[in-house]
Amino acid sequence: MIEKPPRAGKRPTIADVARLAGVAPAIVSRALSPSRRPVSLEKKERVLKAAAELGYHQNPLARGLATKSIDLVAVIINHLSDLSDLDLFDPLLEGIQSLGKQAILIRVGRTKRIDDFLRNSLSYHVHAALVFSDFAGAGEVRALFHSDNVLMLNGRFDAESARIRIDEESGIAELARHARGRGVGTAALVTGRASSLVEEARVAAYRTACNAVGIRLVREVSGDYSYGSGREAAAAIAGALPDAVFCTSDSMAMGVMDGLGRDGLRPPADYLIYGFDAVDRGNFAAYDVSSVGFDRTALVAGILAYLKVPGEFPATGIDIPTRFIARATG
Amino acid sequence: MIEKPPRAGKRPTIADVARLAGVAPAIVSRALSPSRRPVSLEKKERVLKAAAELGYHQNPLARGLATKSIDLVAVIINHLSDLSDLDLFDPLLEGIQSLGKQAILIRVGRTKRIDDFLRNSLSYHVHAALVFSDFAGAGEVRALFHSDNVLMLNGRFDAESARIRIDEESGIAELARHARGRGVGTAALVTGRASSLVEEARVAAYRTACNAVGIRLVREVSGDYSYGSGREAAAAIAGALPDAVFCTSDSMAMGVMDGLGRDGLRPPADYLIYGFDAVDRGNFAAYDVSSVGFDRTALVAGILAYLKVPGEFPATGIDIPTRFIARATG
DNA sequence: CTGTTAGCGCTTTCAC
DNA sequence: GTGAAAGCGCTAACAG
Repeated sequence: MIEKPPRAGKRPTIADVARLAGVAPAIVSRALSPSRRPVSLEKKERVLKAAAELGYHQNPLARGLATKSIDLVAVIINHLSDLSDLDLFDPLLEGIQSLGKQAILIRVGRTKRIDDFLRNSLSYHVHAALVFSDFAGAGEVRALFHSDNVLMLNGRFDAESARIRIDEESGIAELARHARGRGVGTAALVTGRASSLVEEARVAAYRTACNAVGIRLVREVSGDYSYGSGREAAAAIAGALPDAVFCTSDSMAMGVMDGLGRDGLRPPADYLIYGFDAVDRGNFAAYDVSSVGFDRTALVAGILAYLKVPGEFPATGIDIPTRFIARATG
Repeated sequence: MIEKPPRAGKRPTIADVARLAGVAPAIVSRALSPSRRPVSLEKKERVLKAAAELGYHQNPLARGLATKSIDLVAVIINHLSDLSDLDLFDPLLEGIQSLGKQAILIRVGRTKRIDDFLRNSLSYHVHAALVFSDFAGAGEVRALFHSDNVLMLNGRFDAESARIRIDEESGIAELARHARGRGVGTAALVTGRASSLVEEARVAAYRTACNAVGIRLVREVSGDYSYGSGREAAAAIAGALPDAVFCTSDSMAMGVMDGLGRDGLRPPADYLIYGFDAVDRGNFAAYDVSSVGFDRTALVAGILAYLKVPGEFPATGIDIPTRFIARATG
């Protein structure tokens, strides 16, 4: 890296490159632009050579100010634990970076007055926002980000918003059929945060699916997706254990298993248990819980396609199907 | 929110506020600056009122261009799984946001030519970089970020760099003493990525500590921190099981437990096992593995103190001690 | 295709 | 304490 900026201590600017290449600054701008803009091949080469010689690098702040856009993608989550689905978020992050953009992580958690927080910050100017958090609806988010490039992944979309929806019903129906096939007649349902739209729909899907195959939901216990709340749920269920326990997260299913395990009850001998999410078994092989999941690769591909050309995204959004994954517990 | 920008469709600028308040743009800039700058109280109030009326919000790009700085903190990790320590990263992220800054997540993973990647991006202009990844040394990172505000958390610091060091030796020594106290004479060590400086030091600490208390390390098996590699390690160890197994991560310890469990071997009856990290037991209560950990709160506090006033950070860095946490397995 | 000219919105001299 | 003016580095519009 042999770079000697013309002015000591300062990074070379487009003007420096122009001077060295013997062209106008605008030509440099065009020559270096990723999109094809009218520049003669000869000058373009001179510019490229001069830029390399000077070690020129574009100043994204200046470009952003001029173009009113910036290669930043806001990833909006409730809580860092939302990222724990590594099979989804790690490739997503890598994909965002490979698009030449960067991810700015916004954790809305218990932050009050998110609007004030955002409006003075860079996030207000992001290229696009990926909304995993359900803190706000599509309209609010668009206003919050001063951008129409908002991809709703939280179920809270409106007619104008781009969206990817995980079709949980398909997988849940499959799960119910499977359970029924194994002779399940009664079941308990352990649910997550009631305030979430996604959870609401998920619970409704369980009810519908059970109904459809003739499984009686004899008990509903509310948790918060966590392992701990699963253990508590186990205590509530243990007295009158149904044929199966359905949990709206894998973590809760593991908690229930450990909770019931203390009474000597083990699946699949004593009851069947089903989780939801189908987390990678790497760290949880000891549980090996049957679950419902979706194709992470498809979701990441959809998101990246959106980021590449938001305008060409299907107006009706994209649906990613889920499917039942049979493991040891049910 | 009753805001009517003077020019339709455009956000109000500092000039708009100045006009409405009847002062010069420069006055508005000063009045709105967080640092105390000379403005008469009367005008300051007029400006504040006008800004509120217009719903004015500063454009961070323009400010960044003028001041050559930006309220962005780069968090540099190898892989998203580095964030799985939620007790550390969730408060950290929240703290960064509460400082009015935002976190830009840079995953260096297998990205080649990180320098090119960074130099044209906003991250080049961040306020500070928190380096958890060990992809580069302090000097390289400073060059990469065009900033001296680099906080090394990966052990790869130099004389000039700010750093926080997790003192793993203290906890590991305590662990060894504890094991010895429980009659451990021989042990196997299951290690992580050999390429990491932190891991290298960790392994050395185990060797030293065992030596000091008279535990003989009869076997070393290398893994990659993952649960899966723990299971593989179990296979290698099972033939001649020592009194104890030390693992340089909790995940590997769990893998070893499950692996040996298949042969009917269970801690603490058949052997003792110790992990490292002391991850929150929430999702892993079934294992309840003894481990070594540190005070996450102290680390976050240290990092935030750095971000607040990088200049006042202790020149010698900060040390966070670790300690042994006894649980069921050892 | 090319170069000149205006900005983008803010901060910062520097005279007053 | 105040305001005019000069940038920060880049892109877009407009003549050539």
